[in-house]
Amino acid sequence: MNFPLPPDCPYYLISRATLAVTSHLKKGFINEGVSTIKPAYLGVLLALWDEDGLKANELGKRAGLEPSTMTGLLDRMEKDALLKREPDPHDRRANRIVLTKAGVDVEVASTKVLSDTLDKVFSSIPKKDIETTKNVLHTILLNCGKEDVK
Amino acid sequence: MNFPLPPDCPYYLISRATLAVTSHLKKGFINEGVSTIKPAYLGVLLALWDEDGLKANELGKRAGLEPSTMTGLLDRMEKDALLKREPDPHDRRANRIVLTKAGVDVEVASTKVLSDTLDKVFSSIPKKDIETTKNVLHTILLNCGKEDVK
DNA sequence: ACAATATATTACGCATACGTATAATTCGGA
DNA sequence: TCCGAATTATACGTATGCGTAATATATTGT
Repeated sequence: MNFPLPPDCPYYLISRATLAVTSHLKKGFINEGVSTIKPAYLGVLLALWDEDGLKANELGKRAGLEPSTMTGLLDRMEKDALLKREPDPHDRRANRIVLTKAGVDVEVASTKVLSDTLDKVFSSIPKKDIETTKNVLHTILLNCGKEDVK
Repeated sequence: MNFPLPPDCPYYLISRATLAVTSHLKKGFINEGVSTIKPAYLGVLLALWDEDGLKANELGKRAGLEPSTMTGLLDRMEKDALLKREPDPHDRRANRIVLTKAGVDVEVASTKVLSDTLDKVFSSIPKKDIETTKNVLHTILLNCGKEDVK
């Protein structure tokens, strides 16, 4: 196969697209007055809004992040008063990650920014093409050994 | 529109896919004995192999990076002895970025790693679907205001 | 009960990229 | 020619993520 250089190389394109959407999202949070929320927080917040009190470990799996990445991420989110680490009563190695009131309260605004941003970013793209793209991305992840075979 | 959560959200998928390919590429360089080459170096190297002596500025455009990003990237590449900054004789603000012998010599091995990696990562994906994906990504970039309208 | 393993986190250093602010020049128009 | 605007780079601080190594606990097989 022949993979064209930067402007048309699929690897270049997914890299740029990722950064572009992330940057757009970040501006969205700032513009909507929830500037404490950073794009990277979303994976954790979405998981905790769904089920509070998960372990760092489990959060990492849901957000697709390595355990070592979780430490710093949770540090920042804790510093931003969105969550707290509480000792797990049944496992002294682990913490339960619990949302603070601020972490709970920010859900509505944050999810609005997220969905508005994605709506805009993916607008004018046929649903069928988005499905194709998702399949392609799943395959890429599989080919990189980064996705569980279902 | 409704954008499903992490495992099936297109934004989550492009982020993960980008990281996965980058990580795969990095391992490729290490396994092939060109461990000085980092994935981020490729945009710069591809441009310089094509046309040596470009300005940091121009390199940034070709690689899709901000000028402020170029400084650190070129610092690292210079430290790794892949290139040198030489003063531009016609513009005292600018440098010309020139490959060292090492920077030239590493072309064959690096491009092999790149194409082998991309071949593998994109294998088993219909060409037509890759085209669709590329179009989707171009549109995303357009929607983020990050791509020139041609 | 114990040693060997496995798990949950953290600590660190490295790699990438941005945005903002600055310094040094160059350039274009009055 | 001279001044304000544009251009070229850099310096910094911030945000993300990874991999490796270390620490503290749990679990398991014998």
